[in-house]
Amino acid sequence: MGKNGSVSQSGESLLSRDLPLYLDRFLAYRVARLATALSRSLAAHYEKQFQISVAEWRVLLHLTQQSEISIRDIFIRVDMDRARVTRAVQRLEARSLVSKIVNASDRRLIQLALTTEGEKMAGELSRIAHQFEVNLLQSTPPDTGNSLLAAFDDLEAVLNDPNLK
Amino acid sequence: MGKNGSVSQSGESLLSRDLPLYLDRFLAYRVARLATALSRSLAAHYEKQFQISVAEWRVLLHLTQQSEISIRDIFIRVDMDRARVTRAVQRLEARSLVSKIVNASDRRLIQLALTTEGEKMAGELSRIAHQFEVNLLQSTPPDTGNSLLAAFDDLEAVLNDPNLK
DNA sequence: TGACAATCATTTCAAATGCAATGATTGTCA
DNA sequence: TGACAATCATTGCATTTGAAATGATTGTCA
Repeated sequence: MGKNGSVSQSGESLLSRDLPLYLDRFLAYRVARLATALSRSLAAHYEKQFQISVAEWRVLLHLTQQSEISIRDIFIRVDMDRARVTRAVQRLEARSLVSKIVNASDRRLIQLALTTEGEKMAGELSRIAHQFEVNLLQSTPPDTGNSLLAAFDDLEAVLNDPNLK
Repeated sequence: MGKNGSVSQSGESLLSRDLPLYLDRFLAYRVARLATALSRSLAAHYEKQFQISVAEWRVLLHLTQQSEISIRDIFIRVDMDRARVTRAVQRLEARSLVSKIVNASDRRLIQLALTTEGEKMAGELSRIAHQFEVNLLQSTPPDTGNSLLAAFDDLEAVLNDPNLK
């Protein structure tokens, strides 16, 4: 039996069963478990080569997509605490992977950008991540990835809906 | 626009696009983001009443399903570090929600069980969690929950497959 | 039997994390 | 204009976390 004693018989409705709650069929828990498994597995592919944390990975990858961007832009969009982004950027700057310059028109803001070396590493990390996902989805039914993303969009929409607060 | 600038146009294949990696369509990242959002939102429903952490929540809920179980059983099955489980149990024991007794036949092991008060709280937490999931899935297409669980089973199977290591 | 490996829970220690407070800068509006 | 609120990045501080080490107990095998 697998590490988690996977639940295969998913015929009945998710919520038909009454209490007690069946942990293996509880979404919030399963998502959290999957998240750490994915993070751990992916990290194994770059940690050794690049000595980089998840927070730094996110900042780097985000700068791939948008440059000259502030710390605020990142932590809003990337779901990390402001302090966490600040510190990730500090580490990246110390390694000359990211440059910080004060925004001239609004000196509260900071303009972040990848250095040449940073670009290179971010490119490598992109390739590794892309390949990781290809491998992962290869052994799942077709369109699994897109279905998941669509469902995630739905769920996040519900969670961010202030009406449910 | 929502907090994360949700990606609605999911017509094309997830992996057709080449680099750079599009962060909002990268599964490992999206799962992690969803996990923290779910955890935060759920915690808001019990944190105040019960003053309990996620780790403690997991231990408590797990003991609902199986009693007289060891710390090892929990951290293997529930995807937490041994130390994290140990500490969660310590806090729960200090509040008389969980009892610890040394296993007589193997004195390295510890038998955990819910106290009467612990049962009560775990029951409440179960109900809250169950209701949380009902609300969450109410505003999504039917069978979303089961599809997700099935996909998660697949992905975890891949991740735990030693052949891919 | 007895030495040694293996297993379990705990502790130690350094690093990461989140919350709240701070300092600096800009926006607002009377 | 000028006082005050708002915004941004950073830092302080207490807590959490994970990896490795420790101590206690049990299994193994010559």
